[in-house]
Amino acid sequence: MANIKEIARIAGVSVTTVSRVLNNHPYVSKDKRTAVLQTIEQLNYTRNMNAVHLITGRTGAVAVILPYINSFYFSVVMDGLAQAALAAQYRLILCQTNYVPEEELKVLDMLRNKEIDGVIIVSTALKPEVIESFTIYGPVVTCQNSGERQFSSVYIEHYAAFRHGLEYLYGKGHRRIGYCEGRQNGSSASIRQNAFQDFLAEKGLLFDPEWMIFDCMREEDGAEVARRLLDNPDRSGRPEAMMISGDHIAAGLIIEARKHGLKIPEDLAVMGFDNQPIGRLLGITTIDNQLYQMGEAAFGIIHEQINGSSLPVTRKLDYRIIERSTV
Amino acid sequence: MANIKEIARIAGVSVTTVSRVLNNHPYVSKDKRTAVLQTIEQLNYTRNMNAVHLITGRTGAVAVILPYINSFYFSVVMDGLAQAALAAQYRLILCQTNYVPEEELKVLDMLRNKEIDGVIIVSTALKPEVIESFTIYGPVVTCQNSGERQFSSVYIEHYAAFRHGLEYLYGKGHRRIGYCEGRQNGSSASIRQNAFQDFLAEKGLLFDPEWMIFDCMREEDGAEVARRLLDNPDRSGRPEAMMISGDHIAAGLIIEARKHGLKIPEDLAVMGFDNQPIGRLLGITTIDNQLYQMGEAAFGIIHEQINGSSLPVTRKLDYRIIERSTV
DNA sequence: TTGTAAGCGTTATCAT
DNA sequence: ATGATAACGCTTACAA
Repeated sequence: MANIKEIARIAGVSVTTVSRVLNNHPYVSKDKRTAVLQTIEQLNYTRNMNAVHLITGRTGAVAVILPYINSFYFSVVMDGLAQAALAAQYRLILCQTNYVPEEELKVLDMLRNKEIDGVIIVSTALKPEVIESFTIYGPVVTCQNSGERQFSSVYIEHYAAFRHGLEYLYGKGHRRIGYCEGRQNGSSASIRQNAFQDFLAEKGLLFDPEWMIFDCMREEDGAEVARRLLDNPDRSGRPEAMMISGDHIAAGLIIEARKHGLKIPEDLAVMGFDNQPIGRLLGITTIDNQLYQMGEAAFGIIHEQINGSSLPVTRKLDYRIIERSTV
Repeated sequence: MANIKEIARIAGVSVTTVSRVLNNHPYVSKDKRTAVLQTIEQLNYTRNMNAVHLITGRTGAVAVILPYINSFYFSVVMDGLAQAALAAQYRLILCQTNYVPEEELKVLDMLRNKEIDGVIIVSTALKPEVIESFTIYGPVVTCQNSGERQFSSVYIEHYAAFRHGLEYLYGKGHRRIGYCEGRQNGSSASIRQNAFQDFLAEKGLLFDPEWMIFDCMREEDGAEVARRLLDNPDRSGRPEAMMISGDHIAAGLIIEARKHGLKIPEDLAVMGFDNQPIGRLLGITTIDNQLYQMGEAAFGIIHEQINGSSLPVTRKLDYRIIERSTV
């Protein structure tokens, strides 16, 4: 494969001149420029980017850490990231880590290795202090509140958003409230759990551990919850309302509940989370949490940080309740 | 930042020895090895991978071309790819191209540039001959039948699968059959369209262009189709059955149709495609097309090709009809 | 405007 | 078992 030296030789110029042409630098005469371009064309030459990366210390690539791509939440964030990266001519390395800390550390090591210019952490099993310890090697942006830690983040206030949703249910007269969540130990999941428990405590509402259900990942899990709740024939032994993390779970619950003749919201009110298309279809009242914008913003921040500004940035995104017909 | 030379100097050995330790080569005495490892630890050293990439001509990265990640189809394929890549210690560069040919060409150019070791094309706007022209730079695998073209592919037979589904509807006695599709010009979409039209022609069934509906991307589009069909008050002016590409579209159609009092499948039979969780939830009869396996297989092939075997490979995946309750 | 030459940080080759 | 030294292919002072 041809290299810059060969181009220089054949075009009858120096390698510097070829490099200048390659990088659109000024101070190249028209003659030489066309000579170089012609030779490049003739030999079907392209730069070996690894050499460029080595000498410049940059790669134009950013790694994205997330547990699994095949979920509404993460694929929307990824969409936002990808569109922003495309516009900025950056490459995104998708690192699906299944929340395995060793794999996540390998990705952060790529920053030390100079394989990438920055890391975006959408969701992680790593502790903030571990993440912070890698910021000396390059910019890191997380999609969870970094608190006092010295790295950038863009986030939605899950605590406030969730409480807001619960207030909404409360305002509609509901007092016996249940709660569905995905992984119990997800970092935003535990924030939501706190919001839920704090809310019940403050309002003096009944807290029934049976009504707090974890590991709801798929539509079918929501249906399972409906069946479990309906096992109790006594209506007053069931919640009047459910706060559900993930509209697809809410959809599963609603569809199964209706199969059993329950009226939504009369017999059971349902509040979703994430504002997914399926929620719109079923008329689920939900909380929009700007996932696409989160991806866009995260990339925007890392892009700024790569190009100089080294102070950690924190960006808080809005959420809003979308009133439909299930509450 | 420390480099290999400095490690060598401080550990009192040559750079070659350090390199040997780094790469777990034999023929290094225990003493020197520990000396090197200690110095590495002390100076918190890691290799600059760009130098490694330059000299070895490999990067351990593979690019993935797809139009948008935020869809069931692509995120499941991506999941399969990502799990396989993780297991093989490879990096995946996610190139969301929106079907813009220029962007897709840029990705293929990364192969010329030596930035990546291979390209996996899940779906593209590029013509097969264009893709073929890049195979001289490195392995390329597509998720569409490559036909006679000289590059590898792993695919499901959309034509056969779709016809099989249509036969199934026919077998259940349905004669007036409609069809919903995503982008009209997607490569597998046009194969499915051919299957549909060929089937109607061969069976001598009525072909009503009004019953062939494109651009159904989201759940809500399915609902819109239901409303459009119901506009016709004359039952015999409506299809008896719909073949629908994408269970989420089928879900939208079914939910909306039921709202209007239609019984599924009595008043309208619905056959889905993709075997999505929402289809399971709603009991949609559908066709499973092994998307996760497709991703896994695509990575497996590119991995083989990168490590030697240069003959194009073609792998055909099975599909199967999942009988539920909407037909 | 152009060219020479010194890096960038590795691995590979070939001695010893 | 170990080490000099030559690549790898580019950018960038610095000189002219």
